[in-house]
Amino acid sequence: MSGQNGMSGGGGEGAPPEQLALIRESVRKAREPRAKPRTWRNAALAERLPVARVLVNKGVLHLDRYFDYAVPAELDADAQPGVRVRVRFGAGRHRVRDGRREGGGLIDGFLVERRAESDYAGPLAALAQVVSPEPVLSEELLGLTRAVADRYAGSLADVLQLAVPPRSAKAERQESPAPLPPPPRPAPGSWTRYVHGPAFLDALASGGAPRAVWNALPGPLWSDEVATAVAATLAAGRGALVVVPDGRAAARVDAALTALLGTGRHALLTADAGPEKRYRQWLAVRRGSVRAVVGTRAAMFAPVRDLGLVVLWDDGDDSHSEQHAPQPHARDVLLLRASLDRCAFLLGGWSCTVEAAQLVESGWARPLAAGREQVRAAAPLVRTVGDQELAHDEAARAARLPSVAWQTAREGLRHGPVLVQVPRRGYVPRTACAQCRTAARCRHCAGPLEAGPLEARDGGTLGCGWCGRPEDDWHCPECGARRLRAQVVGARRTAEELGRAFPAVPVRTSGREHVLDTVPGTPALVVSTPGAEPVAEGGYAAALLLDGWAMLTRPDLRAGEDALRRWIAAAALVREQSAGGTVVVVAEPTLRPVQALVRWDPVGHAVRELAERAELGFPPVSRMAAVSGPPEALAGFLTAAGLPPDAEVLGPVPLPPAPAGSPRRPGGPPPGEHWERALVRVPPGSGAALAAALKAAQAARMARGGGEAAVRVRIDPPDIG
DNA sequence: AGCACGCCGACT
DNA sequence: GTCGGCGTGCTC
Repeated sequence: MSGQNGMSGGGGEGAPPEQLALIRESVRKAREPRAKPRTWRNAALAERLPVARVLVNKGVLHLDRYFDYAVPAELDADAQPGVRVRVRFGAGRHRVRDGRREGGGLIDGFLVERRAESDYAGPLAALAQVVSPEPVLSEELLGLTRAVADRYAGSLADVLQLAVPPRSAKAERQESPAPLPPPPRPAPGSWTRYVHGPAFLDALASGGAPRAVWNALPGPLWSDEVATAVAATLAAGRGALVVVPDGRAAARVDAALTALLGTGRHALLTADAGPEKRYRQWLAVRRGSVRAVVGTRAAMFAPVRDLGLVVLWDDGDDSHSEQHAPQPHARDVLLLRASLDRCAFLLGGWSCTVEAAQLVESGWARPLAAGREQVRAAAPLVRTVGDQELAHDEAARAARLPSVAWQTAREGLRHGPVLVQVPRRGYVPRTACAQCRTAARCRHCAGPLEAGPLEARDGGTLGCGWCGRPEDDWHCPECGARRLRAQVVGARRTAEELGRAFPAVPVRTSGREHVLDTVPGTPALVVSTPGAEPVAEGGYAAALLLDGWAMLTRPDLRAGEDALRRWIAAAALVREQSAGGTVVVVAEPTLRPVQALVRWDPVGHAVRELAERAELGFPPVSRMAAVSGPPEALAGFLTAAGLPPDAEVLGPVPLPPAPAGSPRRPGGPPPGEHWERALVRVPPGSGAALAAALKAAQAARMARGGGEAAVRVRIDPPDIG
């Protein structure tokens, strides 16, 4: 291709387009017996950079690349990189009508780049329309979404749908306010409680890019500390982004930011604002009039100008996993942002995920934690109630509540509210040793053992949930016992009984449907499911964490980490030990997560889990992908996919059929269809190759035609047993 | 997914 | 010769 198209336009029938058409015709002459319609005929093109590279907004993988279009002169000014456009797209006869070429229907897209020439051999169609001159897709955002799409074997269009909100013309017309000047550098405040806290703030305030995994002390100060880190970044003239799991946490950080910075310097991006308001706030961020953002996971793509800091709070919360394809996790998105934008990174929580521990272990981030004395002083006293105690506890058997819990509640209620944490229904454990409650795992691939449909008790038909191998001679690797258990307890009623036992005390409940934000500091029983615990004014006097074993034997790789995280989230709302704060956890004191709670050492727990995962070949040390679909389609996909040589395929195993009438789970089989799932795992370092191979295989499959049944690919599935 | 192109058999 | 079957491949 020469540069002659760059010279074209203006004169309509000028020579350059004519020549171009001739060149093209000669290239394709074998297949073009008749004269090809010459696209650019009569169309006056932009004089400079007449080619627009466009991403068409279709989530299909085999269209996951750019297409070139000609820029008509009248769209030249508006057709800038980043704007939304509409183009004709679709195969077929390209008719010439009124001198214009028409292909398929109009379709939305983003203009990604203006170029002097195209490397496409055929004639170009013209941009049909610039939807609006607002450049919504910046180079940074394009780079980020591209990286996320690659990482998750998804299409760029899908990720862009998550990253760029739908347009509202009204919101676009409004001017965004002028930005406020950077705030003064904040005082370190309670960051002084952490060994490297003030140093971290110093680095932020001087425009550096420190990366930290922050193990926050229990109590309510975390949101102030997040706000202080944001303020330090703003003081250095850079922007900041905070992602939290839910609206309640967002409101707390928002309040802390308002207290520190006033209004006008930050935006709160949450799901409950209407589309127009959301777009208006998003635009204010993109236009640079607001430099700091706090929000839930959709805010992870917020187009903050000159990003200096990303913060993620409580990365173990599963609401950080995006529900829409390709289901990226906020932690990974913010990791990518920190790397691409070379900005600071703060991953905080009261607990610690294995992934967070890995960031420290690999040297990518540094630990930001308080000294042991600080931790001990801030944490409540934790007591455990194990099986043996329960067995010898008459009261426990009669009232289904251990005496220690009774006493603790009674004593606590004299000084303030008492929190009772009850597992939610649906926490059905799979199998565990009947004696020591170690989770039963496959001896071949270490997947979770599942009992057959009717033999939940005696382990008659045991099989691996990952590789499907049967297990007929199971014995516990820890204690040698041969009996398994899979039991479910109606925990909620226990809490109700507790309420009846203290008739003079008000009972409040907080759960799925009705979540309380705060409760007063007066004596009350507050019954809550994990994640819905209200904050108590002045802190709870005590907390009871019931049915701990049920949380621990969940069929999930994260059961231990998750139980610990939920216990700590509840216990962090309890007063410190010196103020009488006490926590009772009903779980075996010998278990690792229980010990970690007693010692208040979530980081140590995560580090040990990480070592174990590395040994067993589990994520996040290994990278995993789940591939599911009808058996033949799945088998065909796996053989056709050029998986990396070090990839290991586990399974496939049958997926449980979708329960009739229930809402269809994303990734699950359509009702009435039999699906299977295989897991593909690769060692550290091959994750990108795995994603690329799966994406290519998926694209090839789609391009081959719609005849074949759908196969679903999910990188880093959150729910592997 | 659409939709046109192309290479086969039946028809005016 | 020409119309139209659907199998295959492309979409700037």
